[in-house]
Amino acid sequence: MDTQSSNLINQRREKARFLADNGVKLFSNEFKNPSPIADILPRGEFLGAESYEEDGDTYRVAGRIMSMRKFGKASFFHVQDETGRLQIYAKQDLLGKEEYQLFKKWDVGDIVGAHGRLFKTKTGELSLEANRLEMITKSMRPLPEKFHGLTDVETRYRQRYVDLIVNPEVRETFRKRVDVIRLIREFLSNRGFLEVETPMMQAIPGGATAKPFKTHHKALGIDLYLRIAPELYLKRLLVGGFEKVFEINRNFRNEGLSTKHNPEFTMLEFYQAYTTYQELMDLTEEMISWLADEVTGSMELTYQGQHVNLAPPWQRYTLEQALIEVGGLDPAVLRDDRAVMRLAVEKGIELQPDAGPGKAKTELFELLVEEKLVNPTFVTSYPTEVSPLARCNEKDPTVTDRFELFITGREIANAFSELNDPDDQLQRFQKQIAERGQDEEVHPELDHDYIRALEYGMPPAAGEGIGIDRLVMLLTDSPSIRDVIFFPHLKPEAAK
RNA sequence: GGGCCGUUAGCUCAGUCGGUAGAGCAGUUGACUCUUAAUCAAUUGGUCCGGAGUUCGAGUCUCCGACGGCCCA
Repeated sequence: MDTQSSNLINQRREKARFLADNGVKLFSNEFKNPSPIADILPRGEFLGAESYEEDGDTYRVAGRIMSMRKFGKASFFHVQDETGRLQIYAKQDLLGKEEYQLFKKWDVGDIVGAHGRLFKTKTGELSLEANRLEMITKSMRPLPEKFHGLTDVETRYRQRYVDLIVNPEVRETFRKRVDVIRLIREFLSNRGFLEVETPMMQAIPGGATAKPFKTHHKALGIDLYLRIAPELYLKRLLVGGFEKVFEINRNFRNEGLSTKHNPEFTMLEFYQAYTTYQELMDLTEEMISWLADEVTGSMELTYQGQHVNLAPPWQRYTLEQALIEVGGLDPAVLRDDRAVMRLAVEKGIELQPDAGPGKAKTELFELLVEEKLVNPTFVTSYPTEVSPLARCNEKDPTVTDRFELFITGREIANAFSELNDPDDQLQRFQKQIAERGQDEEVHPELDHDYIRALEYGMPPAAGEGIGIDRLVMLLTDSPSIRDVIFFPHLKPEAAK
């Protein structure tokens, strides 16, 4: 594949040696304060073709050579910095014969600096006419081809640095990711939420059901787990008196990889005291529609060919309404626990022996409804059976005060009014452990300290988690989670 | 975990019925002082993902394996 002895690399190393032998610094650290190219480009607006900028200011730019067109005694090349691309015109008249001949050893991929005046070519492209050129960093490896670029997805993920150099839309996607996270911080901070950090390494991994990664702390002599969720720690902070908190950070789940799953992924969780899941629906609607508008310039977008309208208000269904209205289920079946279970089995859903009608309804929802929820839809009233940390509904304790948000058929957010009765919480933990006791991989262990915290009293609160990667996928029209994570996990490259 | 598809030059890709490996771009050499997928001429470059097998002969067929993609669980 790509070995050290590659011909092209050897050729570049020879050229580099030639340059070094002629006094060129290959890895100079002397070029300071280049002008961002994006600041220079607007100066072209007032220039006519084939004319020079009148005041004749000298500009200094630095960046990577992305294309090169050499002639005998003059050349054009494009330099790319973080902000844009500018064409440089290099001619022997201005540089001197010796400099120009050395310049002809430069390659696409080299990082270089140029000083000179701005002018417009006869085809109208703003360019910098170099009266000085400097090698800044010699590149020893060839970049992918200029026309087709780099498309091999495996190489794009494994060598993201190359992907970022040659594919501008990839840079754009990651800029949007940065924007999303910055804007969420801004949105929540403006509403009085405090950004906090809680343990990534936990003795008892809680707050979700997933297989954790295990590690070991030598000095303490204990096993620790990378967190699968920050939830239980954030709620401890509510006990401690912080009334609005959020955390944006990584969670880790030791499960399969797919276009929607990376072993480490970024999650926003936020909690607000004296609030219910109802108010969080309003907040979520406001936050995500605003985010979309800020990041993409519109509340309407296209995701993988599907039109999505994020403008509020959003559809709200209870789980049962969704099953009836979107899934086409007979309301009579939903009123009869045994009929629901029978229907689930008929649809090919495998239910554990101890599973109840709540589990069956949730599974039927995933099967029949989820993928049809393209425009944002809140689904509420999840069965208590599948919601071990949520508060029961006052009128109907078989369901919880909880919602999930779906957009383009995918779960984007999960929220509920928090359970704060320590005895109820203890019972639900115990039930959960009894059910999952056989499965060592999910490591069910009772978090007694969390119960103790609740015994001190946690104010009524609502909390929500939003998967940032999936949200960024939506806002950047990215088909795979790997397109929104700089360095997604892959199996190691085969050894040479 | 299962099914299907892919892996050939630095990159993007061809490769027929099993008959000694191809193109474009990049690179090298030469020409060329307004090009922009520059042009013209010449030219270098291969662990055909790895291993085993069938065969006189394998990039091509068979089996095993690696990695990736898509779909399913």
